[in-house]
Amino acid sequence: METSSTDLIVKALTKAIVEHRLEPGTKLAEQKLADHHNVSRTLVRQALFRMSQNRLVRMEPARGAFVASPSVEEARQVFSVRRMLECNMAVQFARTATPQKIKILRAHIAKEQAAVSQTDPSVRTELLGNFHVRIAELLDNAVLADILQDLISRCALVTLMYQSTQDAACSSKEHTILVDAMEAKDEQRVLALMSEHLDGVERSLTFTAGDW
Amino acid sequence: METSSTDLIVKALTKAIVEHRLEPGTKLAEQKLADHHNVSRTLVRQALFRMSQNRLVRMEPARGAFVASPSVEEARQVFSVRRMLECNMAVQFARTATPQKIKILRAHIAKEQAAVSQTDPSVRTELLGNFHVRIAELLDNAVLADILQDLISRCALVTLMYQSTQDAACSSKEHTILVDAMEAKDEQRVLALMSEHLDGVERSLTFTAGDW
DNA sequence: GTCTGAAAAATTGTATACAATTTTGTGTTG
DNA sequence: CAACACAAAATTGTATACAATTTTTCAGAC
Repeated sequence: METSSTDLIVKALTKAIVEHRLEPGTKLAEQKLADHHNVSRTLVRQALFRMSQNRLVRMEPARGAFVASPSVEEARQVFSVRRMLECNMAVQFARTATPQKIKILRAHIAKEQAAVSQTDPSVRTELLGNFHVRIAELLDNAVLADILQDLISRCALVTLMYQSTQDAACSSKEHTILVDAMEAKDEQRVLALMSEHLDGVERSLTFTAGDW
Repeated sequence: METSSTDLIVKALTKAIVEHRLEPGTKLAEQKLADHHNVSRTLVRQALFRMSQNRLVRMEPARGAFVASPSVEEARQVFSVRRMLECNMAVQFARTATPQKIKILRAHIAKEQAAVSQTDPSVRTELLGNFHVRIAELLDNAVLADILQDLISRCALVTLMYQSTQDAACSSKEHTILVDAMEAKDEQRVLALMSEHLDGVERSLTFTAGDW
């Protein structure tokens, strides 16, 4: 996997945004970033353009780039799409999963559980999101995995703002139950669980969103 | 709606690719495009990077940009995702659609029918795709609409290569039947029809794909 | 004190220049 | 004549320069 200079900046910025070191609305001045990364503005601009496409960054003409601050309505839409994709995905996975693939998911959940107990919220959020992407990959659907990764990143800063440690633990437990149902190939239950799971994650957001 | 210089290039290139004036695999030399559009390479590069993100263009490090040539496997994945999204979307729409929204869809189909009889395949393909995006917009889900637009564009060049006029006419008729079922709020039938519809479009592709 | 407006500074948008890499063409050799 | 080597040309990657726009600053009026 080749990682260009631009990719490095994208990754660093994404990490900073998702870890909430850069708050929503923060101005992302090009020269400042360029100096910080020891590259020219050219590469920084490329990175910012890329990030504006998957909506982690918002660009205003002639005014520059800002860390995106997705509205509650946008978050709702994102979750709506995730529900559409992931409910189907989960059922498909339950239908076709081999024991080995189940094992891979369980291994992932083990990592989650370890991270949940620790306090670093960025690692936690990343792992919780990756669980969903992993399922798509195990379905051999890279297109789905890409889209899902985008959707999840896109709301990562929101979930990070609002998701407490308690919610995270709960979320990971739900992952376990879900995989149990998948292993049992209980499709109905898988569907219900995934739907509830996403409802839960979304509710934990919109509940506190009134503060905005 | 502000359209920057870069946007214009993206649009022009997208159109050219989707209309199949640029065949898959074609090298997209930066200076050539810059001269043609009377801008500097800077803007062309921005456009190419943007298009490589939604996979209409493939970029190889130090070797340049090429019109993407999606594999049959990739097309299959794209259709898989479309099915997940659109089956849900159609049912949701049927459940919530007002008579006015139904009317808008019917107006769109009327345009399709007019275009189908003409021979220009690019207009035809665009309209047939837009029907699906339109439904997402009428559901007030911009996120879904964006993703769908990407997915549809992404395979537009494939559908264009393989979709005959006959298929297009058939596709538009299926749109009509689908809206009928939506208006009747027959959710089960909507689900079945959308699923079949997408199956049909996909089958018309993979059927002839063996030629590759 | 603060409101206004113009000059100055800073920042973005675009073009160009230069470096690094790849592609092409040519001549040599077996 | 094919294969290789190497120089020349072309192309991409990055940095810098300049133009256009926005933001800031600050003097002056009220």
